[in-house]
Amino acid sequence: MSISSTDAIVDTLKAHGLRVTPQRFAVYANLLERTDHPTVEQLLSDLNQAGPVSSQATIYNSLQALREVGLVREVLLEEGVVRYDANVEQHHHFRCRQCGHIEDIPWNTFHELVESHLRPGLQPERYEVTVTGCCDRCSESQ
Amino acid sequence: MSISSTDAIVDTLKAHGLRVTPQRFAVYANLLERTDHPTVEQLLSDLNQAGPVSSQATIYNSLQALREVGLVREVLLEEGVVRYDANVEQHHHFRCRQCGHIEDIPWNTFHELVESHLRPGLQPERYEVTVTGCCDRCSESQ
DNA sequence: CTTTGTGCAAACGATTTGCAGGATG
DNA sequence: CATCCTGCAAATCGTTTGCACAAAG
Repeated sequence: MSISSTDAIVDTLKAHGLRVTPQRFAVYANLLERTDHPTVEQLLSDLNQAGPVSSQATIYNSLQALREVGLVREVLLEEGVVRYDANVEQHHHFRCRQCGHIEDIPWNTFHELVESHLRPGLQPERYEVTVTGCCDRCSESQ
Repeated sequence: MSISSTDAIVDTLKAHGLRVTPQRFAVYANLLERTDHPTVEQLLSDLNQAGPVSSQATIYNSLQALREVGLVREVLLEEGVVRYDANVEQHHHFRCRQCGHIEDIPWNTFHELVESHLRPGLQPERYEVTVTGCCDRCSESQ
């Protein structure tokens, strides 16, 4: 998984004539090892925790490059917050209203329903279910 | 429908100690009569089409007031685009990748599935299915 | 040595805010 | 006449861009 993922960035960037820079690699690796779809701000502080790795502008540039080659996508779950995700496979999201915890919901969880429930005429190509509610921990602590 | 809807703004704003100003009313009425969840920019040009009705700042203020009292909600379908919707009932969205056409999908279309398919522990309170694809017109003209 | 990328700082666009004047209760 | 709201203009925040220097092919 980690091998094929780092392969992915090298192969894919090269295939698009883009270089595999330390900054791009660091951004992608960080997205891969996190499950919480961080914001640019979170990426910035996380990457530069132990010494300077990348500037803010370069993180934006890197994310743009990674998105253009299809390694990364944006995730819109909250108003005014843009998150980034190295899982470009179709999947859905659960977001805890209390703690903000975000977790992925596998695509096949809702797989069968969209095709069968949409009105005729609309041709679905992609869909995402965004569920908001309470996660286990927050339900318990109430 | 239109009677109960305009009642809604008068009653709801007053119940929250807010005034029903021409600008707030115009914003809400415009959202009600549209089905396409406009952006602030679209609201601004639409409202001021035939003479000045509201400034940009006041549209933002009005939308904030209307959101606070629960008459309006934001809709996030595209990156970097914030839309507003006077339909605060739960519902889903279809967005045409080609022409940008947006249409509502009734909530009961997917009603039965979220409750039954989520993993135990997560307590759903609200969910939205965002479908992207091709609408009738765009499929035909291809 | 040519091309591509970084990082700073300035620019930008969408949204928010401060404030003086206007409308409302 | 006290309160709330509008509208302008300035401020703010996230993101993008221009440009000089650095790194990679």
